[in-house]
Amino acid sequence: MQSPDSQKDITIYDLAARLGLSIATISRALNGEASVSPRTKKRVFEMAASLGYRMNDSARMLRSGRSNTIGCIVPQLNTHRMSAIVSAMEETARQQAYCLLVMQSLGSKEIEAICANLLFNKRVDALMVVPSEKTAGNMQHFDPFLKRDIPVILIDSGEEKHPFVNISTDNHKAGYDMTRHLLVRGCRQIVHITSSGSLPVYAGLCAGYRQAMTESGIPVKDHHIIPCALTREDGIHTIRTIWQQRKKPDAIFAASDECAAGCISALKEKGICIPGEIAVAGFGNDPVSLMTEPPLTTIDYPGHHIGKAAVHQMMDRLQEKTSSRTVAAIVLRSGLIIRKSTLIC
Amino acid sequence: MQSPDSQKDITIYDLAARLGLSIATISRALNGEASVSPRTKKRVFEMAASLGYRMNDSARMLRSGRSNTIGCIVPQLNTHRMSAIVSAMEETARQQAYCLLVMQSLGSKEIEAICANLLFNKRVDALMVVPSEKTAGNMQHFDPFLKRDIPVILIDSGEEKHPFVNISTDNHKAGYDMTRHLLVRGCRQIVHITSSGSLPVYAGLCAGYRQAMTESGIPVKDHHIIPCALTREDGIHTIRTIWQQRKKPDAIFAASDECAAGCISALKEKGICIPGEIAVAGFGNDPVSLMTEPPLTTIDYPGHHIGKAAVHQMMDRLQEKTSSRTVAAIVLRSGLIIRKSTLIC
DNA sequence: ATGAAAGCGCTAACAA
DNA sequence: TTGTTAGCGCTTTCAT
Repeated sequence: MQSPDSQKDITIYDLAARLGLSIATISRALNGEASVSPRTKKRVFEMAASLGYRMNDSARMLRSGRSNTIGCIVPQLNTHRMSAIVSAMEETARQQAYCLLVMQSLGSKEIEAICANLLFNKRVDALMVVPSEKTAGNMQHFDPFLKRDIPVILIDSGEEKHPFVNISTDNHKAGYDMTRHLLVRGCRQIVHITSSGSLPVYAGLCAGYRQAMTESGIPVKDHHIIPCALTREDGIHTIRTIWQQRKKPDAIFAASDECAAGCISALKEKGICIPGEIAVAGFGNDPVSLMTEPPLTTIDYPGHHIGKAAVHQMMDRLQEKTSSRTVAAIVLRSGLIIRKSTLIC
Repeated sequence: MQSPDSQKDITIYDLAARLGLSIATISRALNGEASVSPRTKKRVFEMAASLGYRMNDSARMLRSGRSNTIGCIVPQLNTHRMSAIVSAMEETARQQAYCLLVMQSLGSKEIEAICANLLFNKRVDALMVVPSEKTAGNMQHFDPFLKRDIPVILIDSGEEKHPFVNISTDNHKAGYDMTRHLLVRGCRQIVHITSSGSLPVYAGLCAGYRQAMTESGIPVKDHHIIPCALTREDGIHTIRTIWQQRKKPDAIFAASDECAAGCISALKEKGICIPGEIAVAGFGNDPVSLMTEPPLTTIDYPGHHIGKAAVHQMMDRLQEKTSSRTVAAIVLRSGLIIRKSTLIC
């Protein structure tokens, strides 16, 4: 079972025996408790180092009930937005000696529930979730966390009724601002490509779009709001479909940069001038938004700040800081990034 | 300390008491052991469900010595290549009921060592590492894993001397093939933009480039190999620098798509025709490679397969499958993706 | 400032 | 097929 040269772990018992102390003192010294004399502490640390002692976290966890581990569930990891969030979470967590258990729900409510179960059993100290498309409103799989008073922090979940902390961006304002930006530049036939799912991010953008249009006295046409999966291919396909119709739009506002980039490709293929004949805007400030020709106007999604804020909020909760328990939501600002694709002269 | 409605956890003792069985039987039933009668199993599972029993993983971990957790250290999470690898790892791991503890070394050897320590103490069953630029050859911080016979799997670490399993792509061949591709299309002054760091991925590409050039009887000029950080900005800057010199290259082979995309931007800014006047190729098959104009020829980095292979190899090792212990390296193929940016007529 | 002792919830011999 | 029992390595009262 074990390879010949693998050795038994050094425990606090070994240290205690070698130093003629009790395991209690060793434990205290190792945890830096003030009640241990400096001399003893020094001896303990030196012996620990020389024997190569390693704390057994599972034992501590079992005893203390805390794991110094945060669970994290996202739909998928390999997108710009998600990896920005998770990257920031990990970095922030590590600085506080916390680890991040990352899982992907792959957009499935069932998998999300399985992940939540697994992470609950692993006794994570907190859970951060970017809900999948399918989760909407359905949060029972987090009940065990609630019951045990384990902080659950939701990212970009529009719901206010549930008892979790919600961290999100002001997507409504972003959608509104972007639409205003296009309107101010003279666009009137503004097509909004949104998600066919029900994620609050997209709902917010869309609501902002609607409000800006309505405020400007321009009726929102149903066929100007196009739901899809927001991929590059969807962008290409959408443009091709639209261009088969009589009336062409003078602006496209897509809820993802990839999709907007696809639009740009398809438009250029048709020889249509951007932004001369049509303005194009995206969402997310994805690296691709810098690569399009012309560069893409977009909305800066502050994924890094979101991840950081989530972990900070969680730490506050775990340390029961001032009224952290009363925080219901944190909303981060996401500004416009104006580039050439909408700079109509 | 606890909120009023938080309850004590249900343990196997509770189940045992309610059912008039011993904790051993409960444990066996819960673990699906064959020695427990179907009737008893059913009763146990029903009672567990009705009381909301949750296995305490830390207790099991402490007792069994296994954590069903894999540690993973990457330089950073928010790049296309890394998130592809980690995403695949997580998905593959979850299917085997394993969790992934993800940490970022941020390219620092010190942080990498800290992460390794933390993960060791957390008693991960295996460790997967994409070494940072600075780690090269210096692997002592993984010694504790070796000593305890915990599988360590390195990704894209060119080193063969250490005792870990190494999973990588055939970068030498990829670099060779790409250079051949350019040569066959008539290019002679081929500039290779590589990493200023010492990562084997880039060393492999560069070596392949050198070999192809030499084989074709074209001496490799030192100033044709340009080291940088491979960002978009580096690409732009490199082109601007090169274009101040007398002799212009007829091809650019950059070791990252972002960098190649930067090159394309800078070249178009100068009114240079791609691929007419100069061919451009990248590496990684990053989403941006589809967004450039013209689309970028690149090398497909099979991040997904790497992550999957890493976990599979690890599972084999943990289950001591056939000769899994004798595997020293797994090399995956990474083919060329030819697009318009090098299609010289 | 230090020690003794009681578990945390589970697994795995060994018994029956 | 089920039960008894002894820990896994640590934290944490309660004594001293």
